[in-house]
Amino acid sequence: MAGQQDPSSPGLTGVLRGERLSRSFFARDVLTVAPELLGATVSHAGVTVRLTEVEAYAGQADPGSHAFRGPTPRTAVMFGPAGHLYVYFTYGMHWCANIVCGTTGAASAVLLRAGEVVGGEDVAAVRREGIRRRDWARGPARLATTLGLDGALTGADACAAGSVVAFHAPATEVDHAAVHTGPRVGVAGAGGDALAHPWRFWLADEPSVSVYRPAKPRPRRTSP
DNA sequence: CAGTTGATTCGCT
DNA sequence: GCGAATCAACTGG
Repeated sequence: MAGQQDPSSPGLTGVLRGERLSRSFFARDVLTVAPELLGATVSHAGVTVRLTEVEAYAGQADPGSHAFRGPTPRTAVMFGPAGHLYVYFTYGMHWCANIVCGTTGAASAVLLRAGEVVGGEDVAAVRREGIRRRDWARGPARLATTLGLDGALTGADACAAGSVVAFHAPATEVDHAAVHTGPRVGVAGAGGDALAHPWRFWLADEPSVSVYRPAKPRPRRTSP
């Protein structure tokens, strides 16, 4: 078990403001990394997003994780070293981006669920034309689209020098009281005690974070 | 404003 | 074949 973190300890552990996040930052327990990513920024293709909502996935211990059933060609990158992107395609049209965390083989990752654009707004405005600014990175697929992240970025090393994608620590201190956490809802395979963990983290009072609608069972189309 | 539904491809069984 | 870590459009009040 990884060491517990003092809940009264605000913000990042041993990371300076605005500093680029290193591989060792991501190579810790995913539940430690996830809340520390709130307020941090992700930059790619001319746009920078400040993260306001993330969700942790704990590899093979987590029935909700793509890594639950072991490595597959798609999830192989999750089983690799921390600091690499795992970008998957879902619902036939959307890309969602994760950053791999923990030790090699742990297959844990943090899904980037929502954020606000804090840089490259002109680029984002073109890329997300017709979409309200508040919604540019509201939701994992919209966040990925606004950042220009897609399957081609899977495996990209966000910690390498000169990488096209980079994470940076919060420029300003994050109020610990603003960090909210809650259990995941609507996850297939729910029921295990491990799922009682608070996997989701978000910043309160952020316009880019809406009340997350739990996945509803799709009403089966009624046959006549 | 809130609730509901269709869209559309991939990965795994 | 089926379900999915979703979004955007459309409906009615």
